[in-house]
Amino acid sequence: MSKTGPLDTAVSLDSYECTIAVECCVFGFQDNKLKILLVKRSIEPFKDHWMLPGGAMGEGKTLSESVNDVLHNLTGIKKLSLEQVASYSEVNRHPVKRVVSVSFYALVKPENYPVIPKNYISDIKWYSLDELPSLGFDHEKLVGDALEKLRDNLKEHLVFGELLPDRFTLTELQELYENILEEKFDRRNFRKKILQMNILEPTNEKKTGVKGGPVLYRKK
Amino acid sequence: MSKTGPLDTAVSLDSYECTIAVECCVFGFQDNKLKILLVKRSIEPFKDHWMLPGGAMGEGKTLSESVNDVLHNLTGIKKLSLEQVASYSEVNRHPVKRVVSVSFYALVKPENYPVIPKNYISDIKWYSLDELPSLGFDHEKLVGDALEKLRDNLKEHLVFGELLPDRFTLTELQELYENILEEKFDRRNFRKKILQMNILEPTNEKKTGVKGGPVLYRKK
DNA sequence: TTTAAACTGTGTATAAAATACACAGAATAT
DNA sequence: ATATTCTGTGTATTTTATACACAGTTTAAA
Repeated sequence: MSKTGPLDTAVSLDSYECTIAVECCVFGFQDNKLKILLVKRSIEPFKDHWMLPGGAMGEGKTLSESVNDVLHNLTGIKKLSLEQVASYSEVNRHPVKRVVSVSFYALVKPENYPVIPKNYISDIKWYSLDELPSLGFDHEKLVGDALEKLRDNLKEHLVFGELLPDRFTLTELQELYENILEEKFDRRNFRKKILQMNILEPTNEKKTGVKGGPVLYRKK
Repeated sequence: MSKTGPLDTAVSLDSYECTIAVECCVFGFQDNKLKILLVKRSIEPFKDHWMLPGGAMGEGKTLSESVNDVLHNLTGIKKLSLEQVASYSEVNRHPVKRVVSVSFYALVKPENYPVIPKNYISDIKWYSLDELPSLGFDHEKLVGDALEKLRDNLKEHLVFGELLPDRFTLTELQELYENILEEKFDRRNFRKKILQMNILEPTNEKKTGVKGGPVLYRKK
C-alpha cells in the first residue's frame, strides 16, 4: 500500500520530503530569431550545465509569484505574464533529492532586460532555438513542451505577448509567426487574417529606414 | 527577499513544509449524460463536503502513479489513462496547511467500476454536470478547468477514452459529443467527419433493441 | 401478421474559409 | 535621376463546413 492518503494534517501527515520547484522557459525575439534565456549553473549537481532558470517555490508564494521572483533576480524583470505548461514528477529527475517541478513560459523583449549572472549562476545567455546546448536535468523536455504550448497558443489566440516592440509592422509580426511556427505564410493572406481578428490598430507613423515605408501597428 | 533559491540540498535547502497533492476529475458517461465521480469527505476540514477524489503524492511515486493509487482504492480501477490539467498553488486553498495540487482528468465507463466509500470518505457518487453540489476546497475551479481541457481535447483529437463501450453506434458517439460539447450536430455531417478521421471501423454486428438496427463500430 | 412509428443510412447543393497569385506605389540605395 | 526593394491591395480557385430529404430497417402497437 502506498502512502497516498487523506490530505489532513489533523489526522495524519502522509506527505514526505519533496521540494516543489518552478522552472521557466523565457522566450525572446531578437535578430529575427526566437531565443530562450538559459543560465549556466555553478554548483553541483549539473555544475557548468546550461538549463532553464528556476528554483524552489518560495514560502508563502504561489508558483507564479515564485517564478517572478526567480526571474526578477536574474533579469530585473518585474512582473511578467506567465503561462503554465506542465508538472514534472519523475522520481529521479533530480539526482540528489526528490523534486517536483511546475514549468511555465514567459514572453519578453530581450532588449528590455539586462541579464546578470548571480548567486548560483556563472553565466546567462540568450540562445537561438537551433543552437541550444544540451541541458541539465530534464530541461530539454521542458523546453520542448513549452515550445509546443507556445505554438498552440499562438495559432489559436494570437498572443505574442511582449515579443515585439510596442509598435511594429505587419511584416515584423509575420516574421515572428514564421519563426515560431516554422512555416511560411503568404503576405496578403496573413495580413487579411490578422487584421480581421481586430486586435491591432494602425498608428499614424511609418517605419523609417526600410523601403516601402510600412505602417506601424500597435495592439488595441 | 523571498526564500526562492537554488535547488541544491548540498548547498542549502530552501524548501519548506508543503504537501503535494493530486486531484482527479473522473468523467463517465451514463444515461446519456456526462458525469463526474465525487466523494464526500468524512473528516475535517470540509467534513461532509463533496469534492474530487485526491490525496497526497505517494513516496517514490510520480504524480500519475499517485492518482492511479488514489482511484484504485476508491473504485478498483487499475490503470487508467490520465491527462494532466493544471497546478494550483494559492496559499490558502487548504485551510489547515499549505498544499499544492496537480489536477488530472480520466475517462472511464462507470458500469465497470464499483465505487466504494472507504477510509476518509463517507459517500461516493456519480453526479451529472448540471446537478453538481457545491464542492469543498477550490474544486469547483478544478472541475471547470478539467472540463475545458476535456472539451479542447475532444474537439481536436477525438479522444473519448473509455467513455463508451467497446462497440458503439455512431449515434451513441454523436450523443456523447453533443453532451460534452453542449452543441448539436447534423447527423450526416457528423458521421462524415468522424468516419474520414479513419479511427473507427464497423463490426459485422448491429445493435438490437433499437429501431433502424444501427451498425456497431469500434476503435481501430 | 399487418401497420404505424421511429430510427438508420446515404449524397448533393450551397456557403464559408483558406489558399494562390500579380502589379502599382513608396522609400531607400546607387 | 534611376534602380532596387519593399509595401499594400483584390480576385479567382480550391477546400472545407454546412444545410438539407428520402428510402430502408427494426421495433412497437393494433
